[in-house]
Amino acid sequence: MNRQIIELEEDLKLGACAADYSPHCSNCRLAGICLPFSLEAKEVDQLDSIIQRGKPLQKGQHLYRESDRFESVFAVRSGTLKAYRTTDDGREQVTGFYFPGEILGMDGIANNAHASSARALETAAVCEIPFSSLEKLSATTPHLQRHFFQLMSREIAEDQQLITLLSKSSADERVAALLLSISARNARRKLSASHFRLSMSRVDIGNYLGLTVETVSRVFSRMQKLEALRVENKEIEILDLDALRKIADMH
Amino acid sequence: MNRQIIELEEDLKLGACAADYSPHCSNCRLAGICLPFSLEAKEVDQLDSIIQRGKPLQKGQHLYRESDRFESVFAVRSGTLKAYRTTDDGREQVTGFYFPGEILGMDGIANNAHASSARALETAAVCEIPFSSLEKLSATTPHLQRHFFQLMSREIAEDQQLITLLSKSSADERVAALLLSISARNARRKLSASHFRLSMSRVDIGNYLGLTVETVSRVFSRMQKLEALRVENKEIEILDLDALRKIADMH
DNA sequence: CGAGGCTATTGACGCAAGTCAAAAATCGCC
DNA sequence: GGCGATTTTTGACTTGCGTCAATAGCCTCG
Repeated sequence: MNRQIIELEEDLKLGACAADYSPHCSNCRLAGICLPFSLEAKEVDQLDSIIQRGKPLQKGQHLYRESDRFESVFAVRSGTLKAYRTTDDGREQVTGFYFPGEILGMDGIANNAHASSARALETAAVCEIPFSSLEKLSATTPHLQRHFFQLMSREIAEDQQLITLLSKSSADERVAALLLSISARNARRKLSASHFRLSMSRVDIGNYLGLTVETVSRVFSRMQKLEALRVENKEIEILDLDALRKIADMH
Repeated sequence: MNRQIIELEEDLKLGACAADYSPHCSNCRLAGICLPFSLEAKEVDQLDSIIQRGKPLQKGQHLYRESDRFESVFAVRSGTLKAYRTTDDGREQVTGFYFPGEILGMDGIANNAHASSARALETAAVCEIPFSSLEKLSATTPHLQRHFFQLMSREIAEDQQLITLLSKSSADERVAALLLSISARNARRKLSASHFRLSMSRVDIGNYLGLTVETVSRVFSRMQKLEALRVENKEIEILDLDALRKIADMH
């Protein structure tokens, strides 16, 4: 059962953090894709020294809320978070999902207040990086400054991709694109690219992609009928990657 | 005629740049909203010294193209530019419009290659800011580093707003939101918030908002019938700001 | 100033996705 | 392990926007 694979991953995570609430960047298995990326050992230690590690977030718990005072950005250590904004009329808009090794909270820098809220989709651990320390350290660590500029730039580029997706694509294209994105991000973490568990609900997926739950559900059914996908609850198996890619950028 | 107002603005711009191809930040009327914002006089001079000013772009001319090597970000001095991406199947997606005082090109930092193309919608002048110099200067000028972080963060937050718009809103809401955005940005530059000339075509507007030209045109007609707007070709007059606001965040 | 080519507007029609509704599956909790 | 709440699926119907098509206005260049 693939459930075993999943639980193995959880174990790994827990092994790395539950057992030790103050791990270090230098022995974090995510160092290669997270903030320390491209820093030298000494620099990693300096970065490490400004990072704060709190206790894990429970499912549903908020990491920060819209218009909270902005003080830190966060790196996901385990679990998944979603970022969302609340529109004036009270509806939600999911603006992103964040997986281990990814940084969130950067949209708060502009106004010293978070522009979105972030909540855990499952038990999650994060590293808190106080922004004022990060700024100071960046000024003396060119690699870090550059990397952080790059991270922000990537966030911009990714948002633009989502804009394109929302602006142009059919329901099938949108869902396919999201699945491919999750698959690629799993691969980056050396996890299965074809077999994974969706930590977010269909509602969240629909919300993120600008679709209703019903439509998301229908798309999954359709893709299963095409034998491109196997969906079993939250477990997803990509059966035909090429078919999915074709759907994703089919006009 | 409002045409006079517009031409007066053009004159001002041309007066400031055509006459002198190497103006300085310190006497640029956009300094208050552009990169020099919040820098001290000495710092402004340092920034000034790394900025390159080329000759104006003609309408339709590219500032950079997708996948061009990334070397600089750009500040708009006069005119308007649009940024857009080309999807795999060759279609365009406009990702933003840039007005005087605004910075573009930051999406290229992540991969050392521009993630979008930028072209002038009318004759435009830009300041080129070589990124490597900006990085170096940032490291020694905390104000500048911070401000640039903030600019990137704002870009992220704005993209997220567009995502929400595309994901949730009706055609009328989208168009109203764009008009309000342009109006607000004009106000920031001390220009009329209620009376302006659209430098982009209906096609570009539709593309940006994820709508067809026909729909944009119909929305304009509808808003005119409601007496919220007066549209005469590219000239726009906002007759009823409140009505427009109501449309913009009406569900 | 008039011909040709864009750009914009308007109308008629179809379809993809939304809405409403109800059943089925799953989750969470005692 | 079973009951209620939540999530997901499926179906029938509606609708806003896209598509196609035709006309009108505007811009430019000889």
